[in-house]
Amino acid sequence: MPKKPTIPTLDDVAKAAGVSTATVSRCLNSPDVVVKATKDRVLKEVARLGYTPNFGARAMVARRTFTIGAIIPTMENAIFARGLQAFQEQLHERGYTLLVSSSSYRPEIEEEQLRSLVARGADGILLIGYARDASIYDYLASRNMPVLVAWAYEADNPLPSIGFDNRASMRALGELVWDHGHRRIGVISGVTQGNDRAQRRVEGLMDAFLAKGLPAENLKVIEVPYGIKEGGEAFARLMAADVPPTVVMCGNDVLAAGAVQRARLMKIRIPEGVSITGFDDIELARIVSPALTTVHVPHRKMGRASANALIDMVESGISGPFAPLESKIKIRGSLGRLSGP
Amino acid sequence: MPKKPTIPTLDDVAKAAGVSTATVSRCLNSPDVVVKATKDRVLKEVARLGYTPNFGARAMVARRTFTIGAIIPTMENAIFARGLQAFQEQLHERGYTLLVSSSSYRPEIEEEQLRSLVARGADGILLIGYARDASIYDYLASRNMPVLVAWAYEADNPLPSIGFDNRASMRALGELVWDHGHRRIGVISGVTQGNDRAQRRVEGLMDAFLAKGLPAENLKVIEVPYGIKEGGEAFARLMAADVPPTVVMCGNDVLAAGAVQRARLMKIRIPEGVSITGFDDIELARIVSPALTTVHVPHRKMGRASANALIDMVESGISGPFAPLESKIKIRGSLGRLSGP
DNA sequence: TTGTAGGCGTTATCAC
DNA sequence: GTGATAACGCCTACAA
Repeated sequence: MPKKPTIPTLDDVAKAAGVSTATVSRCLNSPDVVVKATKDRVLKEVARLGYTPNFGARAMVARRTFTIGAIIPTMENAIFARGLQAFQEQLHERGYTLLVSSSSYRPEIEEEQLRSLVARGADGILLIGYARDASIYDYLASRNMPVLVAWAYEADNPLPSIGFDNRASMRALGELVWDHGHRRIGVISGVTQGNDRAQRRVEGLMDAFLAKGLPAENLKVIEVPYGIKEGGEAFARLMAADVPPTVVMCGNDVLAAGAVQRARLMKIRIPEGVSITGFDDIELARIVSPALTTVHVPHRKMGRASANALIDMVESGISGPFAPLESKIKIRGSLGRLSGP
Repeated sequence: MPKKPTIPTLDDVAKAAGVSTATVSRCLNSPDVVVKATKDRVLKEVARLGYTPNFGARAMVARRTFTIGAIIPTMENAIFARGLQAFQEQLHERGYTLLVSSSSYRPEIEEEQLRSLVARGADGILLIGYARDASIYDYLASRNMPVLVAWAYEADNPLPSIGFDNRASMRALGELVWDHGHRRIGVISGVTQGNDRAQRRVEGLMDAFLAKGLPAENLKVIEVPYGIKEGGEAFARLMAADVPPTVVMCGNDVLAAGAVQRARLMKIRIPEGVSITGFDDIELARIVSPALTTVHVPHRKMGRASANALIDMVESGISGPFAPLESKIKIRGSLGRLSGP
């Protein structure tokens, strides 16, 4: 008979090789302590039966899983996808496995998945941004789960984090826009509720413009869900004002791409008719025409650095202090200079 | 003292509530069989201690995890991201959890992650495309692991799969291009090695054009890795020929977007100077200018359907027969009609 | 209705 | 070098 349809266990291998389970286990985990002859025999049986150690059983006794969990808002957003791919590659490099789940931006789902990751014995967890209920952090702390916040960095926040300063970055972009002569600003922000990255970006713009003395009524902010279509609609609304803005600054490149697309439909030239800026510098930013002036974020680097930082926390308990990653403004065709007032 | 830094177990809860572990377990798993008074007391302790059942231990005895594994080539590709998000949402809907990992298009990594999923007790597994070593399928079959192939559908392949017919879809697009009068065709394909989707798409074009009697030398195929830049470079190479093609058909929208971008740089107008087509109909397709003529693939629908099919396989062992999903050609500005010969 | 006890598959600590 | 054996945390007959 060919093969039993049952999953082989350590015991099956042991019987087949005529040794004890302990020996089989040793062959797999500390091969040098067992003599070659038996090792060969055992490993042959392992291969023949296609034995794979049961993860749960192993985790239970080892109290270690070499697994890192990550919860992201959605896989559909390129800025998470790229960084996460790098995160996972670096984890793999260092012998860890990644468990990802997405919360669809819903706190209650995030919490559920957090518990699931803990129950699954994750050695450490990566979370996006700071904003969540304090009870979550308490829960995590109570079972000393190493946690790293990524995609954001706030100097005054004690949580270990790898990211960049959303507020300062957006402020810098705001100042650049100001220097280009713009005095009527439209802003399309992502949803800020429960999303500290989006919040900080808007705050950064406030910082920039109000410090320069821009009257509040010259700064109009619209908040919409993430999406091309949503960006386009918000753009249309902003441009429908009696005195439309000369520049529309978007909370991310996807919203900006939507705005650019809509501008084309509305026969508004960029940057002659209106300037548009983005944030993130995903591939989209260079695909739209004209290309987006935006803030470049080192996503892959952030993913890799997060992996290393988190593993260090897990293995040696050392966390930080971390410095913010550098973001960089990319000036491209979508931002124009205003000559006269 | 506030809280012990140890993870609470069933036993801790039992002690705290003054009952046996069996009762605690029952409160959680079959609440109606235990009297209200004790249940309340137990559940209060569960909440107070923040108890979460250990996943590994539970899986070991239940032989069931309500977990579905998925291995995708990369998270950086929007076509997987979107479908996977829908897949995960539908799994969640039906009480399952998703474990994703990405193989970076490397078979040996895919195999490693497959074993990891099996070891973790996944109840079922989703794989992208058919192309992989037969030994993999044997391995999976030997422990009767339900497996569903997605993102592809081949009528003559017995493996359960949810997807669309890449070959037929691309053939249809090829015929449309032919009907637009094009007789010199450039093709930018993704890497076909180990990627049956890419292979089938090229074959579909062969089907279309050779059946029409197009001389083989009028059909030039270049194969490049997935990426905007790669698409652009391939485009430049195709257009550098003595007699450049009148249409460049790309294996996916990302390559096509790269081609469009490069065309702009080269001052070649689309579609007057050259036509370009894509495949997938991701958002990018409508962002580039002119918008891409492409094949629309119902990614979210595919993800949802895959989730349902896989869970059905897990729960009732019934798999299929499945019908291919419909793909649909989207005609947009990037494809032009050739008047004379 | 609740408690007792055995076993799920592994690893680690002992003896031998 | 190798083999018993005791955990690890949970569920579930079976008993009470």
